[in-house]
Amino acid sequence: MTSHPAQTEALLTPSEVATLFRVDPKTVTRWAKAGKLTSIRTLGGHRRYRESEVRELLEGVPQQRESDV
Amino acid sequence: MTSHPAQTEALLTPSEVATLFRVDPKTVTRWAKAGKLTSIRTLGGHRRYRESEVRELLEGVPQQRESDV
DNA sequence: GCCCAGTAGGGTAATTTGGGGG
DNA sequence: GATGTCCAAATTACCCTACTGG
Repeated sequence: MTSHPAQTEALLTPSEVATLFRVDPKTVTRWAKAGKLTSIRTLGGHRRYRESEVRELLEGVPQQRESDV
Repeated sequence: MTSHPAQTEALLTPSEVATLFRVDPKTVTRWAKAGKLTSIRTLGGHRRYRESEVRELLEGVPQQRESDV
């Protein structure tokens, strides 16, 4: 196995995540503040999000039909 | 914008879908609950709908003549 | 250092949700 | 059976100014 975990985790900007969910970038910020979404901070305070996590939340997640709820 | 390759599946809000079908947003919600329409949820619980699916339902899909009903 | 689109922050409207009853 | 409407609570959208990223 690799002993150099240069974790190249793809990151997304707030506006990119917002576009994927069809919401306002500010809304994504609220999700981060609420702990619903993992956020990474730039040294200047801007947030970045893990693409893998976003993808899972979008569709990968256990797709349960409304009719079963 | 950044140059990140975030592929986007266009989504519509409940009111947008409602406008397209000329119905109340609540009715669109019922269609989702009934499994007649695919819905994606925001982390806050609001629904988003696939534009491609809505377009198909609006125009192209197999129809049966009124006279056969 | 300048540019400027994007983001943070805070505050206020507008939507959406869910249930219930017509 | 399928819609539209009323209500309260929750979520999201839009407004502003200041700062960051590339």
